[in-house]
Amino acid sequence: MSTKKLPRSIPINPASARATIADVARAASVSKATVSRFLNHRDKLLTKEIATRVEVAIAALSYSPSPMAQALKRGRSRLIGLVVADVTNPFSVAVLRGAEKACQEAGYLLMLFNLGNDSGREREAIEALTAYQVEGFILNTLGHDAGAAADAARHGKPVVLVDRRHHEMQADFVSLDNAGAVRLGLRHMVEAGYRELLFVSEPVTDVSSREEREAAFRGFISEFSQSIAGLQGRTFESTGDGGQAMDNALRDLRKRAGQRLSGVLTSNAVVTLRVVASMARLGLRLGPDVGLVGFDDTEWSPYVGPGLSTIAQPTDDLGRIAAGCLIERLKGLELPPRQILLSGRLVTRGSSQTAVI
Amino acid sequence: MSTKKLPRSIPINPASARATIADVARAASVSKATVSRFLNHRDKLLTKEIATRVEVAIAALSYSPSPMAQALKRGRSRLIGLVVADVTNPFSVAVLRGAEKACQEAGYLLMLFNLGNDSGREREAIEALTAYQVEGFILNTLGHDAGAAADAARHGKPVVLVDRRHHEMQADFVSLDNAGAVRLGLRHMVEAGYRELLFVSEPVTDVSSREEREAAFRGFISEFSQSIAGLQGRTFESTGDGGQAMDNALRDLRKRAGQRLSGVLTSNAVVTLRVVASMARLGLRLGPDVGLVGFDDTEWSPYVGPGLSTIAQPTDDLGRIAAGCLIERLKGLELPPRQILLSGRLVTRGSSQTAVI
DNA sequence: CCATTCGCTGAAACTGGTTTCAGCTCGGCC
DNA sequence: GGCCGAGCTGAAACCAGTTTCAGCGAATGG
Repeated sequence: MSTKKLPRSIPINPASARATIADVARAASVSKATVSRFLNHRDKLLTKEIATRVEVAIAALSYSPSPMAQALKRGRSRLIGLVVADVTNPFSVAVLRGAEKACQEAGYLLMLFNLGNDSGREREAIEALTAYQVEGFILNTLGHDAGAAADAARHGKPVVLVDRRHHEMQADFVSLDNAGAVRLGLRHMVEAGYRELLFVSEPVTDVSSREEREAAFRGFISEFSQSIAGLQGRTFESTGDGGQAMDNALRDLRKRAGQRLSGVLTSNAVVTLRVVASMARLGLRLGPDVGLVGFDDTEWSPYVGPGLSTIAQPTDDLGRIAAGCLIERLKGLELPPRQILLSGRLVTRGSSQTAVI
Repeated sequence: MSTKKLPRSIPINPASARATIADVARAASVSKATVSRFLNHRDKLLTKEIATRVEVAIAALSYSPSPMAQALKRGRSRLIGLVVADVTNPFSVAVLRGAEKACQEAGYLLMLFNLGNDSGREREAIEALTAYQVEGFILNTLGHDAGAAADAARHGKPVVLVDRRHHEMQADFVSLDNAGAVRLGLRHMVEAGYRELLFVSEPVTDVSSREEREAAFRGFISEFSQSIAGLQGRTFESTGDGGQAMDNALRDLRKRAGQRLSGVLTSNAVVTLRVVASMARLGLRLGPDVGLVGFDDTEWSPYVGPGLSTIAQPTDDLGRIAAGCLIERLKGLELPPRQILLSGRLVTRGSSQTAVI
């Protein structure tokens, strides 16, 4: 008793489900094509009378097209993929915030993928995001696997790199002017009287922003070690183990300094806290005993010890501009890859004052 | 010279584009249906011989199905929508982190929508996310617009509320045990000797976690004001303007306290910093002059002043469990709405010590 | 030995849109 | 009046999958 295949022509779908373009077409007694044209071309090609009929139907059914279906046909999804090295890093979050805002304003939605500092998942992230047809990428990744990012570019999707550059790869790059920022910090420390300096960073390997900051540190020291009496500097990589190594590094620093004042420049907020912790363990005072200037001005910087002197990054702008670059590309802008460097701002507080107030 | 409509039967697509199911079917000399069955049912229904042929073809073309197309047909997208009141709030970020992890492990991707503390956009967020066919929601929203969330539920999508409850709405709810946590903090403050207490919170209206904490505070005070000599308490809402109001509140607190010790309990990290800032302006010492215990144990808590005593929330677990609940529902679990409360942990530091060490 | 059932496969319909192409109507022009 | 082109609309193909349904061969049952 097989029921004959019904033409199934008019599947009036229940009010519960979202209205589809077919529903609208039926309601306006036009074809799907016409409705689609109304939505996409609007002005051209449509009789006023039909246009209003469609408009009314759309309003009546409170119809809005399915981005999924659109993505499928057009290949464009109004989605942007954001890959972040580590969401717990305040810098990443700040960038995220700025990017998210800019994207929303431009009608894009963000798909987030967090690497949790696991570089192995970089390729995974990009593949997952590509599968969802994201139109472009904002990458703030570890950079160990430059190939993964290159993949994305090869798929023809625009890519913007934030904070971490992949040298092999031609893509827009948005970042702090690290060299300038380091000079800003160091000049301040020298003026404040610190002479034996230590640059503390997370492991530098392959993370361009760390490399650049370290290089700028070394550059500054070698440039001025002649002209500024007693100026010396070393670097130290902190891994975040128990803190033993950090403690030793600080002790060494003080020993080397002798009569001179010793100061530390840290490469991000995470390391800053490690230094602060270590100083607390060693019973050293921030400022008089060891000066401290750190990258990233956080909301808590003013209240740690005598206040932490910092180099503030325009994180919100970085995120906004990164998203902006990407969106320009998506709109069809053809340009050789750009580098956009924003400058940091020095915020001086007690941790770089030699005298206790 | 109209070219006859070609059958266009075998559009061999260039290697550049991702392989489609049709490509695989052709390569294995089977139909699309068979490939689809291989992917979705695998074991049932397929000859070993054909199965391996398909398997080989898939491997050869490194094919992976388009989630977009799958979503369109199945109505399921393997996407979860996360709406966050404010990404700058460390609590939100921590939850985000936990949720993201759990989702990834279950093969879901997160679509993020940040409200930026703008309650008006709650409905917008849910609509945008619904349009992308997210399968469910994790909401950590302002709650002003409970209707929006209810919308989602009405669409039949499961919803999990984190930290902020919408009373009207039947949904899983994951949160800190606020009442218990407040008691934990207050008991400690009383034991430490503080008697004139102040609860400082962001505006309480409609945010359930704030309401609950405030209620617990009042409850504790009225419960013990008889038995504990001199115990008194008030509440204060901080809006984050210049800080005048905050300063005055602290001055009043000290005045009311007289000979007794005064202490502050803050409802989250943001307010904690406001209190710390205000104390700095007033030249008060954390601990001896005014005791402080605050919700949210952040990485910087140990280093602000003499160290901040805090009530640590298991943020990572909150996020993980929220995502877990959602995923269970998506797998078809039918259950009345659950409430999952996790308890806080008290971390005592200098800010709740009356004596300077 | 034929009928039924079962297991497996492929053609085609369907998801919700966009786009191509063909057709229809009307106007202008010769 | 007939022809041509322009303007507007609809039918159908298409995106990349899933699912239904029908068909086919083999196996089983009577």
